[in-house]
Amino acid sequence: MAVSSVLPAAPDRASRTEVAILEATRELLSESGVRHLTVEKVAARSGVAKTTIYRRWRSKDELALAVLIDFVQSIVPVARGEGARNELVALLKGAVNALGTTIMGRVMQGLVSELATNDDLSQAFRERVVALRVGEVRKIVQRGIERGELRPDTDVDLLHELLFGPVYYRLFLSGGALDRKLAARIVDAVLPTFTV
Amino acid sequence: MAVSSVLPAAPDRASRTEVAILEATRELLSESGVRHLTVEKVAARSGVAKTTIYRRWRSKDELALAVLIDFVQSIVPVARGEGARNELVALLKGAVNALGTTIMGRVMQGLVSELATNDDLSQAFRERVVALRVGEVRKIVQRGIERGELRPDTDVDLLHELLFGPVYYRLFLSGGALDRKLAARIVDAVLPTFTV
DNA sequence: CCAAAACGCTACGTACCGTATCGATCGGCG
DNA sequence: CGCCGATCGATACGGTACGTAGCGTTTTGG
Repeated sequence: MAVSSVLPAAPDRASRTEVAILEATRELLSESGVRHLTVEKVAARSGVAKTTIYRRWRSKDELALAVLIDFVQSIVPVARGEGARNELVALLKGAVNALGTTIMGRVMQGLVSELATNDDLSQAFRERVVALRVGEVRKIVQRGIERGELRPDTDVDLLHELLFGPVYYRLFLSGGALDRKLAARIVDAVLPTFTV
Repeated sequence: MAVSSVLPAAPDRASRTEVAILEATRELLSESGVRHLTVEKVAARSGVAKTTIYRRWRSKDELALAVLIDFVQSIVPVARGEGARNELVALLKGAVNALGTTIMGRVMQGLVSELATNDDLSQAFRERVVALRVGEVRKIVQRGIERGELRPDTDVDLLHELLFGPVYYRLFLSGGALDRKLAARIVDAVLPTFTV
């Protein structure tokens, strides 16, 4: 039988350890943020010795970075839809949903302060999250321009900030809900400026 | 001579103590951010006993928030200008400038994670910072509607999020510069949707 | 089966937290 | 002027978490 190719193979100890540490870190981050994250709690939660964690990551900042990278892997590309408006709504809806209904929102809340003082962390976030989303917006805009929907001089970077900024503003500061209507409302408020 | 009405009167001990603490906190915040702020460093820098600090603020987060609120209150008032567009640009420019050129940006970066998990802190921030700015936007919008510039059904809360969201997005995540042109670019990108 | 690698466990020294205690200092008030 | 309450400085303390070191134990792979 091809079981070993269908089910994940029994992981070796090193892999099990790493998975357990990252999983415990995710849980603790979503519960109380990076501020209250401690290596000793991660050790207790994961059933791993504290020293084992320090053998893999030099500090809890690098551990948080690993969790962030893990999240990025699960970010899905955007489906091609009927019109730039709907495509942008779908893209933004994905972000709103991820931040509002998964622990990614809590993790982001916990990590954001670290991004300010940790250059490695902020660089990784910009390269693997921000750049990714700017790229998606760029693809959508390009198609919108070709279809004659959007203005050829559309500023992709600015549009990206106008779309995602309010989402994170709610998550971090204003405390507003990340509900299903938010994405469409933001897109419909911003897009007319860039429409032909 | 009217010296006592020109120069500040000699403050009593309580006032001197509080000023020294807040000043030392400001200095330390601007040097290394909230992340590396410790009560014991504030005590050493200000020449005040650690216990004296704890008699006034229950934690270093409340201390940092006190400094933040101090800044916000000296920034918010908006001049009445010629047209909603210019008034909004002025308002947003004030925020951009404060976040970009003073320690307020650093303080915000350090506090934002705590805002997610500390209810007292987030409530205080929403009441004393967010609500203040929403109110300013509301005043401007009201005048804009009366002058026939803006649509009567303008969503003030949404407009506020669309304006300030991208600013904080740069500060927290994208790492973009908080330059002088940013405020006008955001306003000009968002406002057409709400213009008659 | 046996070395090498990875891990668990315990024990440090350091830093900072937040609190308690007590003597010293300041400030208003008779 | 002198007193008394309020405030402050100094010190000590228990507690948490950091990051490192030493050593015995388990797992892995040749």
